[in-house]
Amino acid sequence: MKKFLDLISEEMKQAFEASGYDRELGKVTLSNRPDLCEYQCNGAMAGAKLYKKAPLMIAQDVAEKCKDSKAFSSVEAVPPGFLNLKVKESFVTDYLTKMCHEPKFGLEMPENPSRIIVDYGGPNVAKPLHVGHLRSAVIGESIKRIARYAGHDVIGDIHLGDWGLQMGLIITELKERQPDLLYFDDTYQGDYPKEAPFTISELEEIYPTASNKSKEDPAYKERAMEATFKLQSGVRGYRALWDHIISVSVADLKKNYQDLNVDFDLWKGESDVHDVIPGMVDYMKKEGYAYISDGALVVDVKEETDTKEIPPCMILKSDGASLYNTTDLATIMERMREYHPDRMIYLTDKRQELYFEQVFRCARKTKLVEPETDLLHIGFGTMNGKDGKPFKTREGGVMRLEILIKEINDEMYRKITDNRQVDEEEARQTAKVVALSAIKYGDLSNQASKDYIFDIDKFTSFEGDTGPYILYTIVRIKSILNKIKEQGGTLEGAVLRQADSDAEKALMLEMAGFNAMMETAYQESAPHKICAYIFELANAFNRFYHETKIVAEENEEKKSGWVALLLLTRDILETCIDVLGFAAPERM
RNA sequence: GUGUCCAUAGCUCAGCUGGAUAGAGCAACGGCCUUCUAAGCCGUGGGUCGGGGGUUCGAAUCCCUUUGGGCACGCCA
Repeated sequence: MKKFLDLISEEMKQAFEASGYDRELGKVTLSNRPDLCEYQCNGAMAGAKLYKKAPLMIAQDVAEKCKDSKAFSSVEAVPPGFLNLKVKESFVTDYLTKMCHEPKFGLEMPENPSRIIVDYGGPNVAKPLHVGHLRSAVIGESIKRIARYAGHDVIGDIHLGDWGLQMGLIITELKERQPDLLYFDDTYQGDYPKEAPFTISELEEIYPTASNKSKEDPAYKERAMEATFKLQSGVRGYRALWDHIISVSVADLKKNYQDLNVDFDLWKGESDVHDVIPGMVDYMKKEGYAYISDGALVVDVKEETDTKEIPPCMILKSDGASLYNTTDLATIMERMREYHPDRMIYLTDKRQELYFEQVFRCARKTKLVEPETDLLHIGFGTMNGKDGKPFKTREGGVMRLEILIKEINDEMYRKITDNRQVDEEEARQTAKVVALSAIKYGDLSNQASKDYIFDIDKFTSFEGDTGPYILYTIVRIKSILNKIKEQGGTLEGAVLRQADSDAEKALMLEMAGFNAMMETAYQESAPHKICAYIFELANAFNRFYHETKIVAEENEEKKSGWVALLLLTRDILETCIDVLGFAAPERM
């Protein structure tokens, strides 16, 4: 169904047209003077020059034509030429009633849904998730859900880092510790054990150890590179070990991402494209795209309109080994072959902007993608601590994601059990749900591209513009609805009524803006707009809540109208937080 | 050096395809709980929108310039 603003703009455009002015001047926007009006139209001022006429006169002409409007209860022309608009209560009520009956509150679905691959998460296997992985997961998950809600066919891919030197390092360190393992016996022909010869916690300790050793000991590094090479050339024992590393690590990753309410449709990684790299490289050479420069194989990606020097995209290092670019390009090629997406979205730190520019240009130039395939990099800013510097533990190290989440969960639990009697198990569960909302809302309410301050104190204080405030509002609504049911009332068949207070009308107008907001959030890949919207909506509801005694209302028709209003408010809020990637508890 | 992003209240941030008195939250101060959860609601104070030019009837928003920061600039990812 049409967006609310478009509907009332249409009325205004007709009025402009009827007065002999360009109808496009009739665009209506939200009022920036809520004390004066609900909506406004500035078209008269834009038209003043065009028609060589005082803007106020134009506005007056138009206002005159709005007298019998279906939508407006009042249209005022005020100096210097604003049109101040108020909407009829019945008009909003009708609109909301329609929203209730349409799927997705009447959000218009695309005629031709796009297939979109969202590439986010991007953890390295065998390295525990740390806070640096949080933003990609949280923002990516929301971008994925927004696109899906907007009606597109969306595939989320974690794109594991599972094929580089890091794997060689782990294997080398394992060999140092357990040289007698079957996997290192070149003559062994039989099957390898199903059980991995290490646990996840050992694995997590092995990598940093190996990484440090390789920095200090060139011979060790040499062995690691050799191990990497052997793995990539398919040595059986190494492959079997690699399988173990992957399965142990992936199991752990799945658990961690599940705790974040983040899930991926595809668990692909760099290793998946290993076999297609030689073919791709040959193709690029044969077609004349790639040439040798300083020993490395590169593709030029300069364009005439560039304002800066764009270095060529490197395909192979001078030692012939593949690198990040190689696997990313091969992944693009494979995705086109397997899924044929219309769009690929990458979520990474914004420092990789130039890198993705190169890769995308290269993919386009070498025709790995269709000319119309949309490649988009969404670069997000750094998560800083309170001091404005990259987030660290108190000791100055990188904080593990698990630890961070646990800290916030615990703080939340303290808060919930403070001064009241709560069931231990329920409190733990609620704490987790609320803590997640705090973390995610705290991140998503900022523009993704900007750095932001991750302030544990702020996020655990849970006042004002926070996830818990949103959840609290939802819980309040649920609580009233439960109360009504307890008292033998019914929620079935509730029908919206016209607002009879300003607060109620404001709440209704806020909800009428849902689909415009969601459409913008999709187009701009902007979860923070959803956050801003639900904060406003929650505010509008809390104001209404404060001045309205719903349960005690004796006029049944009135009460039923409010029930309908409550249900719609709850549903919109819960839809929005679901799209953001978190949920509300029943009580808190 | 080149490019790019940023600079708005004490702090953290919105607002940026130009419109009226620049908005929130936190912090400060003052009200509101025998009545649906006070994690709430209402109110007060607080800003030369980094500086300077320009375009415009009108600029936080567009253009130029300047200052101060962040980041990136071929064999890492």
